[in-house]
Amino acid sequence: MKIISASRIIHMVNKTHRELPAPGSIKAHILVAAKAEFAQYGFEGARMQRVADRAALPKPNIHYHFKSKQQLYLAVLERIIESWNLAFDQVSEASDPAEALEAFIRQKLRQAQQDPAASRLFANEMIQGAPNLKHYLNTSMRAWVQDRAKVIKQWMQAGKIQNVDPERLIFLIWSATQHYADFQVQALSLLNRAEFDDPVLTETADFLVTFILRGCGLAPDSRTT
Amino acid sequence: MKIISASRIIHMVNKTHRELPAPGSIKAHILVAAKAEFAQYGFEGARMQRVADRAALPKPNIHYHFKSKQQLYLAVLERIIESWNLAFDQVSEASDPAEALEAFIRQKLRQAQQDPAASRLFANEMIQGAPNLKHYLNTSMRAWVQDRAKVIKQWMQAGKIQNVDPERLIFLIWSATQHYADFQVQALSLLNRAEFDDPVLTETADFLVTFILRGCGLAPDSRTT
DNA sequence: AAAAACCTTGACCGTATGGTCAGTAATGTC
DNA sequence: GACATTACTGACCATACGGTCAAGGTTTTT
Repeated sequence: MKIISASRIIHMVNKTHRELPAPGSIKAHILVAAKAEFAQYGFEGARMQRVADRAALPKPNIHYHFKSKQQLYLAVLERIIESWNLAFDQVSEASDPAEALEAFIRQKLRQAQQDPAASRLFANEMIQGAPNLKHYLNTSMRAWVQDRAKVIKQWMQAGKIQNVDPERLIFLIWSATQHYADFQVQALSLLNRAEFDDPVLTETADFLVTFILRGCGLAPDSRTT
Repeated sequence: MKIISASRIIHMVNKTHRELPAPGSIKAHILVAAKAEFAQYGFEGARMQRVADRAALPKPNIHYHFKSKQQLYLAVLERIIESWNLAFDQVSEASDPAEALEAFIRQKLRQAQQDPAASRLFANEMIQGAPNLKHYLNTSMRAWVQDRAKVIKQWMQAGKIQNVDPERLIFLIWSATQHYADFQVQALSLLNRAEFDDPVLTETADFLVTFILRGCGLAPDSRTT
């Protein structure tokens, strides 16, 4: 894997005629590089020099925009959580369980495919015991899960789906989808595929939707009627 | 979390009367410390000094038994794979699908509870793209999975279980169980529990068994008859 | 066009890192 | 008990690390 990938935009910057890099775009550019580095090596294993190389910038440049490794890491983390929060869908008791669950699974899997680095960085943070996300876990994340859990419980009471522990169901969907990002090499080896492309995504999503819906007592047939 | 945990055995060693630490037991002791360190920080993030502290030994001692960080890491990895291979159960077409799957799920979950460090170290290795396990993934692991997949396919042909992609089913079981080790903080926060103790293990195992068996078209009721 | 603000950079700093080494102690073997 | 072997350790080394700085550009504001 090539780490140093010359960023044309950035290199042209030096040639007096800047491609007007919208305010903050260099910061965004650094954050992308940092996300990849932190995702692969974790906080302690990440190297500021490698972040700089990935961004095709001199190292002090990174420190100009983010005063420390820690602050850079937190900025990356915050950005990920933010983007995940945006994707939090609205589900209510009135929603069709099968449709809602299917949408949730497909969305999570697409996230795993499109930004595996984000998923891996989060995984690293969890593995270390969430030193920087304890608060998030115990507030926003918990609240969100409890909200969905409440809806799932209502579905159960209405007899729309089988009795299942809602929190564990959500956790299972997370694990089953995120694993395709975090353990991508393993998945690809096991499925004998070269990359996590759209066909693999579709097949995987179809499998997961069918399997999990059936686990919830929602036979796929009953959905087409 | 305390990193330095004085090992009584090791400290007594200096007091002329060695507790005859069976040949290789110091190596084993170091490997345990190293496993925890590598699991938490990954290879690049791990520090030899911290391994030494965890083992309550001077750093050069570690280098005496393992000539480099890389070699120590490989020794730990090898040990984990070995222990996982030992746990590879025997399943045949004649086995009862429900029983076999249940045993598999419970065993994997117990592993996650009893040695989360092993699971996390493996996760770190996967996240980095398995630089040291590519070969293992493409040989033993793949062979093992294909073996089980074959049995599952036979079950399907015999109408014993629903049609499901066997490889993806195995991957899902791995993800659903391993996640309780790797994302333990998240799971505990979400379930509002303090630790991953036996009650949590049992509840989780019961949930997973029921859910996954139902996903395979094996209603839990049909098993008691 | 001058001033202010912002951005970029090569050279550098103190410290932490993986690893070494010479010397010492304990143990095994005859 | 002598001697080789194995095990341990304080002090040390070269390098890599996160981070700084002064000097010089570039852009924006007035």
